[in-house]
Amino acid sequence: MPLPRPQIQLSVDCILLFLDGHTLRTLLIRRPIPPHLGTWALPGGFVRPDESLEAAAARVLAVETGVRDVYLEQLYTFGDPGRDPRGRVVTAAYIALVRPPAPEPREGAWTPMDALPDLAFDHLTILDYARQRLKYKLEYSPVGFRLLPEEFTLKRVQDAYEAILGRALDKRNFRKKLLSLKVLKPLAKFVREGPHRPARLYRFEEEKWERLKEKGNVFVF
Amino acid sequence: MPLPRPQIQLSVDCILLFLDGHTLRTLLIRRPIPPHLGTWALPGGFVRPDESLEAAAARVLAVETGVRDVYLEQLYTFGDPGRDPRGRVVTAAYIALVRPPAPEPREGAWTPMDALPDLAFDHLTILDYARQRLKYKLEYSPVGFRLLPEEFTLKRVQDAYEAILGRALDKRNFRKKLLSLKVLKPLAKFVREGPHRPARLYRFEEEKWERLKEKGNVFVF
DNA sequence: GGCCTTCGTGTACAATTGACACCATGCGCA
DNA sequence: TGCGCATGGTGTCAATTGTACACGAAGGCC
Repeated sequence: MPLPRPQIQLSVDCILLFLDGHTLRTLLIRRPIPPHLGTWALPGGFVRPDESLEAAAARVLAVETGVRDVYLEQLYTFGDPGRDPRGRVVTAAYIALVRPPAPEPREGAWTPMDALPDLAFDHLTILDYARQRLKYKLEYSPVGFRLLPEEFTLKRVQDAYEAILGRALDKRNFRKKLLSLKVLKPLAKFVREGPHRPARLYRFEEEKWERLKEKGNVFVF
Repeated sequence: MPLPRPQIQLSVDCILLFLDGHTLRTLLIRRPIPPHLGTWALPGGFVRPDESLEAAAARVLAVETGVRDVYLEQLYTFGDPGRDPRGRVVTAAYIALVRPPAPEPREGAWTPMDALPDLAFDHLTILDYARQRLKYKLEYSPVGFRLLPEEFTLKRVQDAYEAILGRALDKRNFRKKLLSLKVLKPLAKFVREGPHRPARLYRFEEEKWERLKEKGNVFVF
């Protein structure tokens, strides 16, 4: 029995996130074609018949923004009829996390998540959903480190957590807990970032995290 | 600019779960058509151009199993090329939770989650993913109650948690914590379920849970 | 009435969370 | 060169939460 003729278009949309100090920013582009020509939108595109969804997301990012080698994670699939005026388009949304320094986008703008403009389609809904997911996920997984450079200070980690959770955390308690997880390797390197004492650099150790995970432990802030 | 011609089929698959004492069971059906004719599989079907994904899942359940009015939640979208030998089929998987008494399925069998047979396509992967999701979700949301009748004893709640988490919980601690959340209303009703003291019935109160959630509290067992 | 089974409850200790303040270090400037 | 300024880095105590653990109560059955 052959497949029926497809009648639904499948696309991917990418929420590309970047942490700029205490500000979480996402890359928006202006729609180059109708509908919503000129409106801000998430980078996205149709899935090709021979590529996986994740590959499609990676391709879209590379083509539309020039960004490569990012962490990708499926967020949710939005498929209400009517979300695209052209016809039935179902979209798989992917979260993509990039480390500083922020790649200069081929086009579009890094837009603060808390000052979003009018967006095409249901992209505002998608962004809200992404923010929620990231917030929850921070509590039991080390996604935060995917937004930091390979080597970072504890302050930067705290900045990341505060930006995503949207609230201030106590410095001493934060460090105590973070270090007690034993997933960070202190380096013999320091950075000067102003007229004050330099801060130690750390590195996140993936395999230590894996071991923790097997024992069922989780982050909780 | 018109839409390109669709080249990808979109389907939904349903993980219908039911709690049978300490056993979590899912409804599997034998594939009535090739490929994998006669092999056990999740109930599923193609999405129609005019229905939402969730509506498609509900329809598939109603038609293939006769089950209606269930809790539905999108699990994940599986879209690797090659997952269906007929061509490119991307499937949105939905978890569906039903309360006892177990509906008698129009076809298929309630199969224990820990004794799954060979399955068509990537349906084993999908079921593993579902089990994981349910386990995590139990920790911060009241999904467990969606597997129980409207009125239930504390023992039944504990059974549900133990079945899903796969480990025994201490009765006194479990009850203490559950009741401290103040989301259960004790009823002036008791059930006799054997030659022993009857147990009190409780009811889950959705709006009390909503209030808790706003304050940021979560279940953790 | 005695036995069996599950119901329902409290305490004590350990671990974790959360509040809170001060000295250290290095830069810049007078 | 020394003083001021800014951030780095650390510990203690109280409150809360988690965890281990045992026994009388209620009702059916024989």
